[in-house]
Amino acid sequence: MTSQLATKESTKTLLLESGIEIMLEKGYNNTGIMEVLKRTGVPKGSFYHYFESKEDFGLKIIDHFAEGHKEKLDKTLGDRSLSPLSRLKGFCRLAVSNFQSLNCRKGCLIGNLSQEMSDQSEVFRKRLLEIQGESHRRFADCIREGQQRGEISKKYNGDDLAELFLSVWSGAFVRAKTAKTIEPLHAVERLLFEHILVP
Amino acid sequence: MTSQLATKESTKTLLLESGIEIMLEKGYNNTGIMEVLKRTGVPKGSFYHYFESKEDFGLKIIDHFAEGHKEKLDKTLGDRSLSPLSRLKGFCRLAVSNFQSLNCRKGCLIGNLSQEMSDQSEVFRKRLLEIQGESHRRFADCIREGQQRGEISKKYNGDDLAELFLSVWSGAFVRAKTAKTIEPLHAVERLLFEHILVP
DNA sequence: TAACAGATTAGACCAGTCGTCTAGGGTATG
DNA sequence: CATACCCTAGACGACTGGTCTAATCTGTTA
Repeated sequence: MTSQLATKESTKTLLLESGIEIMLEKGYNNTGIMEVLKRTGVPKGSFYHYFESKEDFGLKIIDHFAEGHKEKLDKTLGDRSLSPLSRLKGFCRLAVSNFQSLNCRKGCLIGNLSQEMSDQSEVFRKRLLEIQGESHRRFADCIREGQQRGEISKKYNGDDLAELFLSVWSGAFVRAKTAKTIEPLHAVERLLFEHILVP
Repeated sequence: MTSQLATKESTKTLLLESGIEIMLEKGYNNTGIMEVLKRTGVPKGSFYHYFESKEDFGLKIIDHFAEGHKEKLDKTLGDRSLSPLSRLKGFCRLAVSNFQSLNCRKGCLIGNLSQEMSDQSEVFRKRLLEIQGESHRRFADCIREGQQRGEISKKYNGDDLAELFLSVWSGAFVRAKTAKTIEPLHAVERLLFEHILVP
């Protein structure tokens, strides 16, 4: 029974992670179940054993990705051994180097799906919004802490600044995906860390 | 002959404009030719008379949208009767009010398709990149002019600032689409015009 | 060992899409 | 009237994607 559960979980996880890979490049609408199945070698019938529908699969993928994303935030923004500003920098460096090692493809699933699905599905929109909100909160906390320490300029409202940070970041990723270079990310990093955030 | 041309052009334009409407909400992959045809009442056979393929249609849609976009830029950023900073503000106000009147849907086709198609089609990517570049150039020009006049802070590099402006703006639209409120746009506007841009 | 239950697989099935094709209708010109 | 060309009509084939049902496999229990 334990082995069954283990198998079940690993097949399911396999499908989810493979799905994340494909959806990162092709979006929700354009990724077909068959492609996920071919890549993993899982038979078609199994898919609908583990997931109710493509929509269910998509939502589970979002949750699975969000978990991984949360861990990344923990490792960067949550690292109390660094100053708040350094944590923000660390987050950016990690994101840029991941993106670069992927040949300027994919980007962030939450951002991609938010753009694609917000007008198409209320279920997706709401789930995505929750995750965005959680991210925003964590960035805002980090920024406010930096402001208290005098490391980040106090002239801005912390929530607004977090909003700007996230917006500029996700926008720059789209630019970078299109240009297939990390230069837009660097431009934005320079402005943020050399001028805007500093007091 | 003139009337034929007129008819031809109007049917073609009708298809393009209807296509823009649908693609703005559903993206490229998820909009079917049939839906465009149904909405316009144009018969299917005509579609392939005017366009070679769906891809051709998509690219023509991008061009058509880009023309309209250029006109919007002319009216806002190109209005020499206003100061550069006022032009930037005017652009933002117009964009926000359009977006609001559309119930926080759709956004900008170039941004949307850039996100969706950059990893999927080189043809699309290149065309989209050109248009982004053109936008960037126009914003950078306006910003530099503002800097020369002492209206915009000189401590930033003009190109970088244009990059930030466009990134933050498109990113905030995604946030706003997901949250279905214009608040993210306002937050970003406040920071931009009350703190970052001003000397 | 035999029966059973639940997990998993196989693939038939239907709906919908894209893109093509041929036949026909409209319209202006010689 | 004839002719040439633009446009329309919609059937059609090929294919894909998502769903569903029936069969199989596996492990447990009597």
